[in-house]
Amino acid sequence: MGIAERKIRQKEEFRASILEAAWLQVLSDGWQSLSIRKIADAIEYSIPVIYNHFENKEAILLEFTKEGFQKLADALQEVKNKYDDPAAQLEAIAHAYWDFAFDHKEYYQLMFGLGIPACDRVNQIGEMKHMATIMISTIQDTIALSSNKDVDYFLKYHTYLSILHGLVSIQMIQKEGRPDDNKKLILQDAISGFITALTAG
Amino acid sequence: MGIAERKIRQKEEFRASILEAAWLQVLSDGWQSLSIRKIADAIEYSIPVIYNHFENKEAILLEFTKEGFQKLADALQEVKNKYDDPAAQLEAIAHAYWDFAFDHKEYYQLMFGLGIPACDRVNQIGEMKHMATIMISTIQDTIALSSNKDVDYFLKYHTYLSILHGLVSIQMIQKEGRPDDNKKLILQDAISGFITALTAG
DNA sequence: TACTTTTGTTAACACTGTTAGCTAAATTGA
DNA sequence: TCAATTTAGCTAACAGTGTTAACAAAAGTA
Repeated sequence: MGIAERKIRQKEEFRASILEAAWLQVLSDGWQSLSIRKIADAIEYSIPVIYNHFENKEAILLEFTKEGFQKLADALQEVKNKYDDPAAQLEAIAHAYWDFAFDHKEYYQLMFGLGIPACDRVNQIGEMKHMATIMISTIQDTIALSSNKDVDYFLKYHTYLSILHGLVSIQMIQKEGRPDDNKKLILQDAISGFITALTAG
Repeated sequence: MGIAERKIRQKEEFRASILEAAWLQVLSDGWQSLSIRKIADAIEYSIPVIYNHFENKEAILLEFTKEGFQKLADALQEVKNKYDDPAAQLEAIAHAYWDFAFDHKEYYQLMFGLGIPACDRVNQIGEMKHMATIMISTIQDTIALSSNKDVDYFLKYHTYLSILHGLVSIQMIQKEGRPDDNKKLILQDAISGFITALTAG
C-alpha cells in the first residue's frame, strides 16, 4: 500500500512549501518581517498547520541557517579544488567567503545574527567617529614611524577594526559568558601580525 | 520664576528614570525582552508618557548605542595615553577594545547588532563544523609547507575566520547593499598579512 | 476665578508567536 | 459497505508587542 508513502511525500511537499513561502518573504522583506501568519497566508492554510511541520518559528530559521552553512561550505570547497598551493587556496577561500556573504546576504545575516536591530543607523552615529579618530590617528602615527610611508591608513584602519570586531563577535557567538583568558592568544596573534605588516610597510 | 527651570529639570529626571529602568531591564533579561510596557511598569507610569520623551523604542536603544560608543572611546583613549610608541598603543587599544566588548557585553551587542536571533544555538549547528574543517585542513597544509611547523593551527583558524567575519560584518554595518569592489583591497590587505605571517612561521 | 496649556490616563489598533478545542475528512478493521 | 478511529485542518483565543487617538485632570497664566 502506497498510502503511507504518499502521506510522507505530501508531508515533505508541505514542509517544502512552507520553507519556500518563508524564503520568498525573507527575500522581499528581510528576516525581521517574517511571520508565521504571513507564511500561512502565502500557502493558503491556517496558522496551526505550520506547527505540525515545525516546532516553532526558530526551527524554520534554523533550517535556513543550516542551508546557509551548507551552501557556504560547498562554495568554499569548490574554489579550494581549483588550487594546489595551500596559500593560494586560503586566498581563494577568503574571496569565496566574501562573495558568499554579499551574494547571499540574507543567509549570512541569519547565520551570524547580523544586521538585526540598529545596524541601518549605526553609521549615522557620530559617536562611532570618535572611536575611529582615535584608531586612525594611532595608525597614522605608526605609519609615520615605519619604513614605507605610502601605506593607505584608511585601509589599515578598516583592517584593524575588522580584525578586532571579527575576533570579538566570533568569540561571542561560540561561547556564552566571558571567554578563557588564553583565548586572548588569538587576539595577540592577529594583532601582532597586523602590526608587523604595518611597521614593515 | 524658576518654574520653567524646574519643569526642564523634572523632564530630564523623567528621561533619566526611563533610561535607568530600561537599563535594569536589559541587564537582567537582555535586549530582546526589553519592552515599553515593562519600562512603563517599572517607573509606575502609563505607557504613552514614554513617548513624550522618546520618539519610539528605537530612540531608546539609540541612546544606549551612543552611550556605548562613548564609553568605548573613553576606554581606548585612556590606554592610549599610557604609551608613547604607536605600535604599543595599537596593541593596548586592541586589548582595551576586547575588554570593553566582554565587560560591557550588552553595550557591544547593541552597538554592533550582535547576538540577536539564533546566536545561542549557532555553535550547536553541525553544518558550521563542515566549513571549519575545510578551513582548518587548508591552514594545516599551509603550515606543513612553512618554515615553522610548530604553529597552532586551531589558533590560526580562529584568527583567519575572525578576520573574515570581521571584514564582512564591518562592511555590512557601514553600507547598505554590496560594497564597492575596491573595498576588496581591505580583504586583500588583511588576508595577505595573515598568510605572510603564517608562511613565515 | 476663568482660561489655557501641560501631563497623564484609558482604551484601542494592528501586529506578533503559540495553543486549546472542535469539526470534518481520510483511513482502517470488521 | 459501515462503524470506529485516526489524522488534518479549522476557529478562536491567550499573552504578548509597539504605537496612537481621545479624553480627563492637574498646573500654570491672565
